[in-house]
Amino acid sequence: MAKRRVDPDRRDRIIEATLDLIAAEGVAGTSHRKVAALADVPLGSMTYHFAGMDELLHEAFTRFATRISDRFERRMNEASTIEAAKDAVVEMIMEDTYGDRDALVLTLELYTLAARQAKFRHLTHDWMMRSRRAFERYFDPDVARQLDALVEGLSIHRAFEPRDDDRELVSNAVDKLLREAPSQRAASSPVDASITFSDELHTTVSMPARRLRRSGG
Amino acid sequence: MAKRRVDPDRRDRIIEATLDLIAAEGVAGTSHRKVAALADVPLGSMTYHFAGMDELLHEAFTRFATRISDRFERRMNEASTIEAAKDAVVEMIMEDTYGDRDALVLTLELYTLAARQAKFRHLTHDWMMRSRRAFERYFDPDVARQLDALVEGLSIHRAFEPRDDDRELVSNAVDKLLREAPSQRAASSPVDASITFSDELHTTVSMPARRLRRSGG
DNA sequence: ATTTCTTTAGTACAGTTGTACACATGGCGG
DNA sequence: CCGCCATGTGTACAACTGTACTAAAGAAAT
Repeated sequence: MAKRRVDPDRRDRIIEATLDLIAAEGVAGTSHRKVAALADVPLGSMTYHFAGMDELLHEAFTRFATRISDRFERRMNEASTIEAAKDAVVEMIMEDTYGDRDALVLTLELYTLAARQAKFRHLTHDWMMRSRRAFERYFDPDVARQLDALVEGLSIHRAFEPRDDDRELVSNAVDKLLREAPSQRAASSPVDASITFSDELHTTVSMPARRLRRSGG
Repeated sequence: MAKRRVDPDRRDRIIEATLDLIAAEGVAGTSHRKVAALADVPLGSMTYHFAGMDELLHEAFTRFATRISDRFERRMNEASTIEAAKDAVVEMIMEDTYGDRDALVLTLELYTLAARQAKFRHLTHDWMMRSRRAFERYFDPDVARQLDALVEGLSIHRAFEPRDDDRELVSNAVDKLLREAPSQRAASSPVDASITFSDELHTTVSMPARRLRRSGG
């Protein structure tokens, strides 16, 4: 393979390789060397483009969460009626939810990381909020929250015990949650517009890590 | 500290220390050496009592899942009416669900491990089944499954966004799932009695690992 | 053309890991 | 009492880790 002297996609390729590796071997089994091998870059590129393992993980998970959220929002927005939205929810639980086994693993890995290290918690939080907002396009905020939880639970449980004949059960559960909105509580806090991932708050875009280290600021 | 020549609780202490360590630093950060230090046993004891890291993890998670399931079952069984059972469900979601942050982390770690390695999957599966059976004591099997998923989802989401003012929302969700049983589907598969953890299928009790290695049988 | 700087590459280092194994120790059956 | 053997211990080893650092190589600017 020819030497590529300038390779603008390097960073991207590294991030993608990282996600693949985490899906395959978990955060635990992910190392600079393995990622480098998978992305076909020398080991040195790792520390050049990313200040450390944590930054790499953070960026990889940001990309993953954004990707899933985008897909989720797109699907919800495609529906034009409440009935269509409801069908979309059932469909997502049934067919994939997290896309595939890789996505489930990545999701669980991210949750675990967030549960342990506060540093990663905002990623999970933003992600949760985005899907809830998507639900709120059609449903009452409280119902959106209930629905979000149901989707989460059913998806995880279905992943460990896949069944293809339980569409009725899933659909029925969604129906019941939608049937009537909670009456005692008013629709609280009519949130302000869209929430974007707070990516820009952290060691921002494509400023190579080494230069930062060298010049000291 | 005096040398203990015979220490019958060693294995137990090691397993407990392993759980503590996983909760604190994750499966990734768990090593023979750290566990040994925490349990106050020499490094050699690790390989003497357990054939390898996987066996240690497996036994630790078996104990954890059993403990959670026991608690869960006990709580459900304490209820004598459906109403009480429903209250118990709400209570569990609200107050702890997984007991504490440690338990949540352990749960997520186990899920992740199971999602990746088939070897650990039966643990998660048995666990899920036990809690579902507990629900089935009071509720229709399908509803039990829906409820189980709701509890899972709400617990996880609440862990990342703790609120104390959402009891009404939680209670309302449970109510809705209970309100009416699914009509089209008959109550399927009236499962046979209790399911116990299949612990005995794997490298059974307290036969020291080294002897197995040595004598080769 | 020569200097300046970003990017790429290779390698070295100190630390940690899982596991094996040789040795010590004491309880117990004979 | 002896000797066997389950149990407990310390250490060594090879493999792997994250990260830093020296060079080189080309791009951009002068």
